[in-house]
Amino acid sequence: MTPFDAVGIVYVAIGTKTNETNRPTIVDVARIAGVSRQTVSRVISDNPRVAPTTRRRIEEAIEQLGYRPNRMARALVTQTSLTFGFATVDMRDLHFGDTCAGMQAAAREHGYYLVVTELDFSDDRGMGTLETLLTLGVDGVAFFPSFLGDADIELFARNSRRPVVMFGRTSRIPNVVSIAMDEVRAADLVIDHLVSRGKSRIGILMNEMFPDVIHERFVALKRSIATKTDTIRPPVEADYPKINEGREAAMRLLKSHPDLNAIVAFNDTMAMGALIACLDLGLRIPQDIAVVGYDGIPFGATANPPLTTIVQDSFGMADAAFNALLSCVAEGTPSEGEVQLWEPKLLVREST
Amino acid sequence: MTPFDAVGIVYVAIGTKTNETNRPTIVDVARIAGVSRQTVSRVISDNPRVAPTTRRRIEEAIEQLGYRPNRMARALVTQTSLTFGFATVDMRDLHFGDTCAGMQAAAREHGYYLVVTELDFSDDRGMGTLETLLTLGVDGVAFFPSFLGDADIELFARNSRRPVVMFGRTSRIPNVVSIAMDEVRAADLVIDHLVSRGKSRIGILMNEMFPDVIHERFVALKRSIATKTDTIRPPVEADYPKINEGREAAMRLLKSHPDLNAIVAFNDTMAMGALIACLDLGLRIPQDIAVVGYDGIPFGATANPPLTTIVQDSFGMADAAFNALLSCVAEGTPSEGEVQLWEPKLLVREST
DNA sequence: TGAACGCATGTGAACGTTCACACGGCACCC
DNA sequence: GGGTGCCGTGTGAACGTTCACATGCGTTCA
Repeated sequence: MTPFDAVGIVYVAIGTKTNETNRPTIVDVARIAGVSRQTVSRVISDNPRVAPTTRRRIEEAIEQLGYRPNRMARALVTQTSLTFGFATVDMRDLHFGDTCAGMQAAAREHGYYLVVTELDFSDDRGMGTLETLLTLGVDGVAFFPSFLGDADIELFARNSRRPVVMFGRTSRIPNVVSIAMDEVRAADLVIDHLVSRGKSRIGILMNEMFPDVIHERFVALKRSIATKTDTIRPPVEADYPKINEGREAAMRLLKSHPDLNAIVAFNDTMAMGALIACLDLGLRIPQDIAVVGYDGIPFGATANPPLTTIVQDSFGMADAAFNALLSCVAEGTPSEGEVQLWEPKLLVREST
Repeated sequence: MTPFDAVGIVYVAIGTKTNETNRPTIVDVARIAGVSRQTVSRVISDNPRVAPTTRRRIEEAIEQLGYRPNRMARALVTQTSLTFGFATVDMRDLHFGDTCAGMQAAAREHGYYLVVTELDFSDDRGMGTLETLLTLGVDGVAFFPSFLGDADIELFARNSRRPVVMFGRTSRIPNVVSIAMDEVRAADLVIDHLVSRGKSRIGILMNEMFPDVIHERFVALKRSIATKTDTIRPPVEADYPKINEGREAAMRLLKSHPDLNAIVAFNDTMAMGALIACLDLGLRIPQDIAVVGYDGIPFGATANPPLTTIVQDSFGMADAAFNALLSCVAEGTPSEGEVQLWEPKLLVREST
């Protein structure tokens, strides 16, 4: 029997002024069990200082009413909501989906809840979204910085008075834990691999979601290419890191640089668009042109041909992010900031 | 300048006992502006009954402190949090990702926030998750029923005293709005198309995520196949609707029924696994065997060969779900339940 | 001139919890 | 037999906000 079964019956039987439209409160439970609200509070917070008989009577009342403590009221007084905020850029991107799932799994394990939202860039580059998250009473915030500059983030972390974790950027910002893949290492893995396959005329497909912030992935790639080949070409930018945008950008890139024999894309989704563009142009992959993506999403395996990619452990990084938030809550936020660098892995499939 | 800029300065300048670790409250604002908390409250809720001079003074204090009203405290007294709960099954599934994004977009537009969580089946088939969502003070709940039976859902809707919207099942349940694709129509679209291509020996790939509930998609497909061809085969079940599971299930299906010339999969992800299985077995697609998926995820276009699929407007359905919740809040929940049936579209690509 | 009204603002209570503290009763011990 | 301590339980205040109502003041009008 679920705790709900008896609700209707009880309300009829007691017949007091109990509000029909609201859920039962701790006072309702106290009244039925014939004790004070504090004693009920002790039972639901597992305080041992309650006599066995009383405890049993209260537990019965709780089950009878289907009572569940109101977490908002509790949070108001304890200043702790057991809730973290999580701001993504695009819920439809699998990298964010993995991250979200990783945080969810960790949250569930620790009795936490997640308030998930997409950053609204138009609201002060996303600051507005993060601040609103705070007004919901979250105990900490994890987010993808995207359009936010390091200065924005520093200001937010300082004034939020809550733990802050940032994904995908390696800046060391006071009071912020940042969790990111080692982009320098990843770029080397990609470029070394391409060069070893005789592909040294390399084009880059980026996107414009990160305009005036240091674009670590691009910088790392450019530097690696400069070291290991002799030609650097400006990247082609797409509006969004999506399939069609990747396809169009690849088309532009290949038109303006017909000599390319390799393309590195910002993520797998764009890379898969690039694959289509190459096939459209009648190019053989990988003989005529090699294509590499980033992220390691499962669909890379179903592409034509299957996509070589840099795999990052999004789920694991999300788990780490949650645990970082948790330990910040317990032990305090590191005041000089902390950078967790995660190792990339190169997954070689048929597109290179 | 962001509202945060001056916080440090103000705390120093005023020098009262203002708590260092907490955010400013309405009382802090009132003290600085030299008014009562109620007058501040009037300003932040756009009540016109405030003198222009006073209003300006309060607005300055708000900006100076970087004050934002605490939504939990507000929710506690108004019994309205401007927050909806959303329970998915798997954050990494693109169908859920689209739905999530659709609800997010609508929520943002109306000043609402979303608390997103994955259903924990082990907690009373998911009832526990939904109830906990309620304790966070959400004004309504949208979810994918998955393991929950109709009776569970009816009980939940009745006792939650909040609007409830369910995705993907067409049962008419009291106090519940259900939003689902027309599975009968979809099944007919798929089977008619296959038959018109000369494919009438059809196998089905399902998954076990929905055990003892009416499995509308499967029932509709079976009925359509029975009407339009002469052979029905039992479906092969996979543990999860993922690529590898789809691949393995397709392998089993093809081993046990080598005569098949078409496979219909529960979703695109499984279908893309099936494509790989077919290629592994040296079958030509679509000449030897046709493959159809459901959902219409973008990656279907990058598969080898590109996947024919039933497209459902997940984003639009999510938007509708949000608006249903909103109008239930405003006008009350339909007591006899309401079913919104959405039209499927067949997107024919090269896999059939 | 004073009753009536409108406007700007303030006050106490409430929302559903927990915290800090107080209280009464019983057992123990010198 | 009276102080000491512990155990189980209750009370008032607090968290940050809004609601319902009250207050005080100036203006209008009979």
